[in-house]
Amino acid sequence: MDFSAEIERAIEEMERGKLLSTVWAAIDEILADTSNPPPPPLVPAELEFNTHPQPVESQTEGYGAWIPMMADLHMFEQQNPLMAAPTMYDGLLYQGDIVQPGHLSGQAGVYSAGQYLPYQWPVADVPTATAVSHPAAAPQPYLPHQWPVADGPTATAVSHPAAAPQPCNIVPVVKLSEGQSLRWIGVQNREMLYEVIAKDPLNTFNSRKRKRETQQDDSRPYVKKPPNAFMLFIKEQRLSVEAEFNIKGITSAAVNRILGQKWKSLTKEEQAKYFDKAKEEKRLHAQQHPKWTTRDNYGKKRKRKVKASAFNPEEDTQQAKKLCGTSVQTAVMESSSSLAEVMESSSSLAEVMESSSSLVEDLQTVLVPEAPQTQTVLVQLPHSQTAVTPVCDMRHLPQVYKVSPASWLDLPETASTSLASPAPLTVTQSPPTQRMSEDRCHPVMEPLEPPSSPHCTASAALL
DNA sequence: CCCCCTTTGAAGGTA
DNA sequence: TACCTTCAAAGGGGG
Repeated sequence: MDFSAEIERAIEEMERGKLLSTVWAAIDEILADTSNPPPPPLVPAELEFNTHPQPVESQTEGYGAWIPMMADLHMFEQQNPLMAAPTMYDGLLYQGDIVQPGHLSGQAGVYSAGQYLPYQWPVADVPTATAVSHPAAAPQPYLPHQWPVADGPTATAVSHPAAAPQPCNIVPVVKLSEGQSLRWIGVQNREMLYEVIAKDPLNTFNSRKRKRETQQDDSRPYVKKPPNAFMLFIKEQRLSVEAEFNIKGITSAAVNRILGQKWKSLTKEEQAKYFDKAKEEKRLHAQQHPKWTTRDNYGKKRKRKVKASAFNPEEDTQQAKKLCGTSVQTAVMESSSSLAEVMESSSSLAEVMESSSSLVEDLQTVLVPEAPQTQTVLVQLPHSQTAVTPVCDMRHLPQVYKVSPASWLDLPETASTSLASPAPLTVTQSPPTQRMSEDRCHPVMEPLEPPSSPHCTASAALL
């Protein structure tokens, strides 16, 4: 775009204030198309303003910057006669139709569109309060004037000492804090006046910038989240689990259920290896993508539907059949082996019943999702050489089966293959109290298919 | 073709 | 602060 032609035309046709607006609009447009804009020329480049605030070597790391604030107004006036005759108002001089300070202090960033340079100076890591400084009369040493800046989005910092124009080698500075920027607001007593603008989410310029960034987001390559410890564990263990269970076409979901159980069975020390690895991955990720946050990926992946947890016996049974060998079985196995221990160690029937009731409660917690009043849970017991005989039957407690302790030893082998036999017995159970994660394996209303392995001959069901 | 499933942990948002 | 939502991996299943 030929901005000089536009400016020339504007000079001829427009009034002074309009010219200024046009120039600002042009610069605005240029910057809007610049993904990484240059430091802000607070006046148009064509006007050859002597010493715009420019970034200089920062005294801090990163974005921090000391910004000189100086203008040789004589030169400014000579080269820009139209702009060199500002209006006097309330002790301040203003260019064009610039907003009054009273407005500024209340609403930073509400200037007429295009009049001000939409640029946010990247500054950071400055712990102290912002100070806007202006020089005393030359050639006296520069004495910074501390100007209080409000802790909010509307900070305005303007100083107006009655000082003569300063030679260029005396450079007052202002150090901006993170999120703050400078905005030229006019001229007073031959000094350029700047406003310090703090963070302002409603700032039109910020909004525009955010919009630009959003647009850029879409074109930027997708950066994935760094994996957490569990993800690293899954990645490492998946193949071995698939090999271990040796089930053709076992789903990743099923494998993940097993790995979830495995993960929880690891000791802190064993898990620590993966946490350390995840920490390192995260560090490298932050190094490679310093500006990336998890938020960047939000909505990029289809939102997962939260499945209703309505109790559906048929569907649940099918689901349970599919999941045989995963969490149902894992939970049952754990419960079964615990029950075996109880039976082995208990000296009386009462003791067995008491211990087993808590076991079943635990099992319910694992298997039963959100709380229908009655649920059926299939309990698969491992193979027993001896006959299975119910030894008690009472309300609110599970059926307890007497099983030869020796028969509990072959648990690992039956883990992926044992299935229940028909004709389960039932007792009443209180609904579980613990909320389940979504779509956990539902309870089973009917016996599973006949055993595919001779290992399993015993089953019990709890209602 | 693309989402779902399934797990745990991390991060960001909301009340 | 507690709770909720989303996304990391994986690959078969299904619409």
